[in-house]
Amino acid sequence: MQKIKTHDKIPNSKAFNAYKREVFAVPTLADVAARAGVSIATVSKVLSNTPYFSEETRQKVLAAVEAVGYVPNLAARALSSGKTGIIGVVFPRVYDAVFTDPLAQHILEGVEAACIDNGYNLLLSTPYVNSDKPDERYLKLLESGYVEGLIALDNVPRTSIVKPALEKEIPTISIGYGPNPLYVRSDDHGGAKNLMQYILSLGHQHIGIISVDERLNYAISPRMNGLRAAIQEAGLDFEQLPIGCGDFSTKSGFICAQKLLSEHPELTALVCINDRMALGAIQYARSVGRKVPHDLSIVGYDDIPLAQFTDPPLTTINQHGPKLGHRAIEMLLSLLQGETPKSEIIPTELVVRQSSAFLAER
Amino acid sequence: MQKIKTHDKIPNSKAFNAYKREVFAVPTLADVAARAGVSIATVSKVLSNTPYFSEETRQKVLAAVEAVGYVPNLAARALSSGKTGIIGVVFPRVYDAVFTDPLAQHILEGVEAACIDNGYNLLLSTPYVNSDKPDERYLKLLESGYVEGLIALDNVPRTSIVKPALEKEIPTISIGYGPNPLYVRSDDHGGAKNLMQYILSLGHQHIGIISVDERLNYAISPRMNGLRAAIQEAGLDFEQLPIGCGDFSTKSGFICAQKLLSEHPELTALVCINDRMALGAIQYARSVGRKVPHDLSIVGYDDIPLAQFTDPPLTTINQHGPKLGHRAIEMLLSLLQGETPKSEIIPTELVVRQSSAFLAER
DNA sequence: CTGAAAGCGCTTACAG
DNA sequence: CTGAAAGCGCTTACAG
Repeated sequence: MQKIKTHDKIPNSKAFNAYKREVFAVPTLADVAARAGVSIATVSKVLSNTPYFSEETRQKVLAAVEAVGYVPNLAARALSSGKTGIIGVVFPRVYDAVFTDPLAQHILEGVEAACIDNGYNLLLSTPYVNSDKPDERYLKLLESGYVEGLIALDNVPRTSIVKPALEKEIPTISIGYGPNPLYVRSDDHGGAKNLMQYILSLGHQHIGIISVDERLNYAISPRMNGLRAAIQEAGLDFEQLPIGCGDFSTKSGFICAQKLLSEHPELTALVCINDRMALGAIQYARSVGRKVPHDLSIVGYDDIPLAQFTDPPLTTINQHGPKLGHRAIEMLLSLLQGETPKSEIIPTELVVRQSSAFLAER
Repeated sequence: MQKIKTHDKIPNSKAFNAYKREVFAVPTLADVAARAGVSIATVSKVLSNTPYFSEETRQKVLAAVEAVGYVPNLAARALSSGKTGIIGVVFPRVYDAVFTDPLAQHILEGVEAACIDNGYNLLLSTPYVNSDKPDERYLKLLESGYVEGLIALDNVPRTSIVKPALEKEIPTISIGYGPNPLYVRSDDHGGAKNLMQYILSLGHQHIGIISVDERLNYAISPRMNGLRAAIQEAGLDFEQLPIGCGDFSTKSGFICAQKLLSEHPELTALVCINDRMALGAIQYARSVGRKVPHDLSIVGYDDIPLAQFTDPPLTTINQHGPKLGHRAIEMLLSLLQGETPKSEIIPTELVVRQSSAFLAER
């Protein structure tokens, strides 16, 4: 490895940089200025589109930039302008796996593309939120001045990842329900209501719910309220419905289904607050010979990629994750330009597959 | 939004920074130095652990850092030291979705944690590799000096994402088969061989293969060679096996299975080069009433999260993605310290589930 | 419309 | 062991 030898020979970075500059001739503003026959101040202004320079100068400078292959040194620019061109994307690390969350994936996908398209780079941070205090290293990152704006997935009540950013007045858009007036979120209430209305429309009355402790995630409560709203509008009593309490995992879905169906064999439908628990419920149903959807309708929430491949494919709610990410970055860019973006709630979509069926078909 | 008003009032960044400094009193080296009664040079040395300062000074400085709540300005440090503390992770954007690739997810997961643990931040870049030239913006990023080291998923022959980085002498570890002497890769040959040996051990002789054009991904060729090796060691003729050519997608797996099984109804096993095509194959088999695994064994490669939930659960090869990511970052950190890391091939693991069965059971 | 000069906050030979 | 000073490459009031 030539590269390594180089490192060995030139151990300190200053010399190494000088070496690099020599060998690769990384051009600087001064080089462009010399070539164009103007001052570096002028070059800088042309490049940053500061008004008032002659078209002729502009042409000269641009030609020189091209000729010497100038690329701005981002660190220098950051230091003198206070703008780093870096947008931080913060996904709290909750159940130790972050990117298994399909919503996070979709958001990341949309955000990355938009960042680059707008000349920003994307810094990924996945701070721990298991303790009561925010991750120390995350706080340092915020204070280091590296991050010009932030997009944070903020649905974990225990530790708000957004609060320290707001305190430091870092422009921040939340995705979720955290304490930030600038947010984009999925219409959890509407989605859950829609889901329950659908189940009711199939004729089900004996409905079990598999949920999660509301303290674990801000989205739970609106979803539960959505379910309640649908039930009440149908003239039923929500309090009569048996509710199991899982922890999002497939396994907990299995266990909840077991408990619910043992204690309430009359149930004909199980509404789960997320897809993974719905999968667990399906597994349990199968294990005791209850056919889905023939004997039992089971629906989930999230529309994870898996949902279309399970047996049977899962009826669920799609949150349009990419749209959430897209809108968040849109808002952040607008905020970064001194505008006042409007917070937004993104509608969900009911995706009907084969895990649910008319009661009549029973 | 108070934040926005602030922006409005103080439109230029210099003033805004000054304002921030005043209001939030972001402490600087000078503040620490003043408090500790030493020079900023000394503070800097203590913080960077440059040898030779008295323990007493050290204590004073550390106390002062604590007292004023000093956090280094990363941009300034980067400019003067040439070290940005940023590691770039590059995932080429091939089929327009990057993060749906479970391997990418797992790698990202491992890399992010290790970066932070070692004081680096993680910059995510997903350049397009659809054209023959590398993504312009990606090149700019490399030249901007922002990225101190790189980890690149480099398995797309068409455009090497690593080459420009190597040319610029940016320390880079490849994950995959790209043109970089420093790499970590999965043992595709061994994994594929293992998979085929397993199928042979079940007694299958009439085996169809669903593969992908080798020009699409460097990993295809070693996998095919692995399959071939197993067949030849079993004394069979690889050239006799019917091969379908898909494009990784579930749909193409469906189509290939259709073609293969129509033309070769005697086939009792289908070996697919990736899981998604295996899922498509299973779908097709079901659609024509061939029971998996009773009538037909189908196996995949990758062990995507879905694999354990499909019907039937899929026999496949796990590449230990997190290990790949972990080893890559380990190598990069070592390289960044001037050492010479050793490239490594990570073994795979056969995961036997229910999509494969003894021929005898037929 | 253009340029000289100060300054961003830090690191690092160099001299003590 | 410690500090004064130069320098990293850029931006930006300010003066022309």
